[in-house]
Amino acid sequence: MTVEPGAAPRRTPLTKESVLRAAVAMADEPGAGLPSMRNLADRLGVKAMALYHHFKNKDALIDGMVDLVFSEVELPRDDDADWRPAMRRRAVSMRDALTRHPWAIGLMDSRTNPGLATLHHHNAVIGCLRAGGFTIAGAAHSFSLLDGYIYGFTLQELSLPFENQADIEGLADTMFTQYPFGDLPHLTEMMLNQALQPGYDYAEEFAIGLDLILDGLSRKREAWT
Amino acid sequence: MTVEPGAAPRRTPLTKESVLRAAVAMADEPGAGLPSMRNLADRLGVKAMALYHHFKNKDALIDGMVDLVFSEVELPRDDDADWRPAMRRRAVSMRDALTRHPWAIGLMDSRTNPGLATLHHHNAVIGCLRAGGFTIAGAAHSFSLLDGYIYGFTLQELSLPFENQADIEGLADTMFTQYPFGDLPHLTEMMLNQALQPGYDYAEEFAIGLDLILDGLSRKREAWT
DNA sequence: CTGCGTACCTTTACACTGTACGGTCGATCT
DNA sequence: AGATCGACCGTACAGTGTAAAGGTACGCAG
Repeated sequence: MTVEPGAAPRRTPLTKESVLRAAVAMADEPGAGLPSMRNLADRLGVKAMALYHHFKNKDALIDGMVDLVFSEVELPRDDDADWRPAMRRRAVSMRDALTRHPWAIGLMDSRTNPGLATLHHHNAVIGCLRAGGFTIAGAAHSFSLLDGYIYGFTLQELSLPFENQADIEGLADTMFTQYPFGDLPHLTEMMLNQALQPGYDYAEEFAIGLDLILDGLSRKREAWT
Repeated sequence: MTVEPGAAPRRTPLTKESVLRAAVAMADEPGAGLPSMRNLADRLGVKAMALYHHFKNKDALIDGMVDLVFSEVELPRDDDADWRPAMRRRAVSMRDALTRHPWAIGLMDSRTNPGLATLHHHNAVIGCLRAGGFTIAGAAHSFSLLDGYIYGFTLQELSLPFENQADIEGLADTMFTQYPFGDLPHLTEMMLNQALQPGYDYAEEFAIGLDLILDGLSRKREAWT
C-alpha cells in the first residue's frame, strides 16, 4: 500500500539551500519584507515546523539569507593586476547585490554570525589590497572605508522616499504644504535645483563618492604604514 | 465624589514627547530592541491602545523616535567660519548619537517620512557647505558621501560581533575551530596582526576614513561645478 | 446648573507571529 | 524482524499590532 515512487508525495526532501533560495526569493518580492515561517513553509509545500529541522531558529535562517546575498558579489582575485579597478568593480557589484535584495542591508547590524561566503569575500578583498601594495594596516583602513561607504550609500539610497521623477514631485508637493519651508532655505534650494531637475538620478552620486575615495586611497597607499 | 487633585489617578496626560522619550529610553536598554506597544504602555502606566491616541500606528511612533535621535546631533551653523572642522564635528556627533541609540541605524531604510529635526539637520549641513564655497552640486556630492560613510561605518561597527578584547579572542577561537581557516590566509593575517593586537580599537578607523574623505572634498571643492 | 462635545484611556477581540513538545511515517541498518 | 533515524506534521502557547467600541472626566454653551 506504499505510494508509487512516481506519485511523489514530496518531490524532494528540502535542503538548507532550497529553503534559503525560496526565502530570498520571497523577501525580494516588492514590498514583501522577510517572510514568516508559515508563509515560507507554504511556498515550499510544507508545514512551518519542518523548517526547524534545517535551521535552529529563524535567526539562523536569516544568517543564511545574508550569506547568500554575499555570495552574489563579484570577488576580486589575488592576482588582479591593478587593485583600483578591482576594488571599483567589487564596490559596484556589492551595491548591485544590496539593491537586488534591499531587505538585506537593514539586517547587517544584529547579524553577528558571518557565513562562509561573507568570510571568503572579506578574505578576497584584503588579499587584493595586499597584492596592490597596501600594508596590513592600510588594507584595514581601506576595507573599513570602502565597505562603510558602500553600505551607507546604499542604505541612504534605499531609504529615499521616491524611486522616480513622479514620486519626487509628489513628495516635494506634500512637503511644501506640510512643513514651514521658509525655515529650510538650503534644503529647498537643493531640491529645486537638483532633485527636481529633469534627468536627475541619485544613483550617479555613488560613483562620484567612490572615485573620490579611491583617489584618496591611492594617495595614501604608500604613506600608510 | 470626584478624586482629590492630589490623588492623581493619572499624573499627567501623556504627550507625543513623553511617549517618544520613554520609547527611546526602552530601546536604549542593552539588548532590548524596539519595545512592543504593550511593554511601552506598561512603562507609562497605561494600556496599549492609549498610545494610538497619540500615534497613528507603530510606524509613526518609530518615525518619531528616529527624528528624536536626529535632534541630538550637533548642527553646524551657516556662519561657521570653516566648513571643514564644522563637518568633522557634525560627523563625530552623528556617530555618537547613532552609537547611543544603536537600534536607530537599522531603521533608516524603510523609514521614508523624515521628521522636522531630520529636515533641519539636512538644511544646516547643506547651508554650511554652501557657505564654505561649495556649489549646489558639490554640496550634494559632499552630503551624500559624508552621510553615506557615517551611516555605513556605524552600521559596520555595530555589527561587529565583539565589543572588547576578550570578545575578540573568544570569537577568533571559535572561528579558527569552526572554519577552514587555511582557505582564508589574508583574513587570518589581518586578524592576527591587527584585531588581536593589544590596544586595537576599531573606533579609530572612523577618524582615518573621515579625514581622507574631508581631504578629498577640499581638493574637489572648487573643481565641482 | 444642565447637557453635550471632546480628549484621553480601557476592554475586548482578531489575525498573525516564532517556536516548544510530541507524534507519525517511511527508509535504512543490523 | 526489530531498531534506529531523518523528515515532516499537529497542537499549543505566549506574544505581537491594531480595529471597534465603550467608558469617564473636563470645559464650555445654553
